[in-house]
Amino acid sequence: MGRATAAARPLPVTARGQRTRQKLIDAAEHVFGHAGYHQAGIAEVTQRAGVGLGTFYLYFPDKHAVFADLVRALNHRLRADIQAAIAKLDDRVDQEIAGFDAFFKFLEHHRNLYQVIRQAESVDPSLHRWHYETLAKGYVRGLRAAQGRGQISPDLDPESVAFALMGIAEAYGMRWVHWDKKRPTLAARRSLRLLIERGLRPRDAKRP
Amino acid sequence: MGRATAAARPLPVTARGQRTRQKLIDAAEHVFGHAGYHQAGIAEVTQRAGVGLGTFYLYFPDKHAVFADLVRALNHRLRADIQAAIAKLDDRVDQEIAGFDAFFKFLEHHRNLYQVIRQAESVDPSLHRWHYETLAKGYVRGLRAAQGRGQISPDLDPESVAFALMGIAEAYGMRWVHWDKKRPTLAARRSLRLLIERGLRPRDAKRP
DNA sequence: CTGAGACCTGATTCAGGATTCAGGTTTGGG
DNA sequence: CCCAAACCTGAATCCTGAATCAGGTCTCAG
Repeated sequence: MGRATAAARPLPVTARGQRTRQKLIDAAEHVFGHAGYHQAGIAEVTQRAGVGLGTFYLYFPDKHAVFADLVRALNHRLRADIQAAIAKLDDRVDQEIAGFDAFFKFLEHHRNLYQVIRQAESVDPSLHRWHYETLAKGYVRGLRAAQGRGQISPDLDPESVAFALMGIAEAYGMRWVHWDKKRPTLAARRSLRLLIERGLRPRDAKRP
Repeated sequence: MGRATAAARPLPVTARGQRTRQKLIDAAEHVFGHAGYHQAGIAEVTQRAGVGLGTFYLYFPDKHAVFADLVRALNHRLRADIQAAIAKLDDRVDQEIAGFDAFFKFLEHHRNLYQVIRQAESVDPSLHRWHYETLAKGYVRGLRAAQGRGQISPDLDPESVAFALMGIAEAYGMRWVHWDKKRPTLAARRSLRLLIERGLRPRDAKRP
């Protein structure tokens, strides 16, 4: 059971309307990211956006709608960042490392905001699941291709590896970025590389 | 910032009181586990416990108090289950595998309830952190000892490995137990073992 | 200039739910 | 049997905060 979707509001027609809508989204991003779904109030959002309380409901049918927009937006930005960080590399293990770094950097810049995605688990389970399935899909594609190129051990199931790596990323993110407010330490990054290198690379492979 | 702790209620003196308190905890466990913190209502808890609404406040200062009790109880049960599953084994990699299985079994039996711990992230961050630090501590101890016995590669940082493994466990739990409502598939478990075996075991080690 | 859209407003409504409290009821030691 | 302590009760209180709506204000095409 996903969630009953309220009727969407028509998009604003004029430039003014578009500006206002954007101000609301930006404000919502800040407020939700800072306080979390249940603690956040629409009043705070409109205040920060510098518009009247009622204005919110011209652009969004209800509180849940902005939340869903935020999750989708974050998902897109995150994937774009990772893609960009990976694009130039041609060894899959290097790509994994770079992908992790991009993820940590993303977390750092959206520290609070990322918690929004976590909250989706209770606010809107199907959205939460969509986020991870979406990430996993791209991951699996990349891993499968790398197996074809002999860069990843062929006896590993791509989906399993994808979820394992996502799990590691989240745990590292929690431990270092979220708790210590810094990128993972050198020791942590070194262990990560060893784990990935030894875990994924075929036994007989040499670095390209 | 943890959270202002409300004054604890004195523990019940008579057997009757103890029974009532327990009924409340059991009911809370069910209701919170099923609906999540914010959706859950005290009224529902007391109804399910078969006591009056006011009775709740004889035993808990507020809603948050039961929640915290639940998280702590789950944490203890989980660690006990894992310890029990691990105790007899003497190879650390075998222990890891067994630990994962124990975790998945726990998730299966406390499907909804485990989400309570996830919710702690927004309800009470310091409690959430305590849960993971507590798990990590035991983990690190075990890994360090195993390194001493030559069962785990000495160039890995124990804390990093601990968080990586916890991350994998959570991701697997989400993907298979939570989404598919079953233990991880054979393929998933096989990949997991390969990852761990190759990632953690020293290069030259042989199975004991 | 002007009027029809398009936009904006925020006091007010209203439902939900945590917490209180002014009395009961039960229990067990004496 | 008696009563003080220990428990129990649930209607009433009180607060919070999402969502509404009756009336403005702005803007630009004609």
